[in-house]
Amino acid sequence: MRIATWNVNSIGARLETVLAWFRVEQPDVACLQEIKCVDEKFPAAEFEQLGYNLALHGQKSYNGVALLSKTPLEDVRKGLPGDEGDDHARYIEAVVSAARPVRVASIYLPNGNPIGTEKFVYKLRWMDRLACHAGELLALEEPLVLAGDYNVIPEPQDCDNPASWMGDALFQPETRAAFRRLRWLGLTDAYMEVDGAPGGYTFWDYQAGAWRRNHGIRIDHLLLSPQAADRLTGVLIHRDARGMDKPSDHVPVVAELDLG
DNA sequence: ATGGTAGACCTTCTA
Repeated sequence: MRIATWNVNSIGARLETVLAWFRVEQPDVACLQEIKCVDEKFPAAEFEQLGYNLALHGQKSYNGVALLSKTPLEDVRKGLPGDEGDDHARYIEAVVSAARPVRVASIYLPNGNPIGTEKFVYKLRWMDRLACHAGELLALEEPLVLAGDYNVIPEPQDCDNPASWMGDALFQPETRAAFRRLRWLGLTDAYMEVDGAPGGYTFWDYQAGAWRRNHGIRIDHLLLSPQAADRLTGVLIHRDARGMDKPSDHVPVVAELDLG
């Protein structure tokens, strides 16, 4: 089973780009972030025609996450528990039907910039809530994949120039510590497990020729429960997607699980 | 060079 995560930066603006990639890659499951539309505006028919079932948690203008699967999606949860007042659409979770079912979440973790503001506080609180919920899911001792745009640069080798990210919410010590705490719960960063050697990026800013200069960062991650990590056979960052026509600033990351 | 781009959208916010 191939599971993809991709921050598409507006499904409305990105439809042809995303469809072109889907027609070639045909992932079994896809976690999309920043669809930037309400559920009714999501181009469902186009993906259903490619054989996908959909679960959507959309929002007008900002955020919005989606799950696409070639097999039915069950036990859908929209929104991250722990704060009834949080109205950002940043989390959707469902169980993907299969001989060995897999619980998959599409995550759009808050950016948190600028630091020193309520936005950074919200990011750290959101990471605490995610750790709390992940702990509950891990207790089920099932295959689990928490995939998405974490807006976290885990280590210095996950960016081109660490010094330039020192003041950024994505690379703050508190941010990196919160991401480490997630892993200490028992979650495995799929990319680090398979590729070993760091250096792959998943995001290049539209500005300042970041793509041309390869000024990238690795912030899109798939975190796996032990029951999923045991079955991990490969991970690929689809770097070429950044060079497509009308690209997102993020590229897809695809993990393959052998669930036979 | 205090820059530069992209998306949603009502003029500025988010990233």
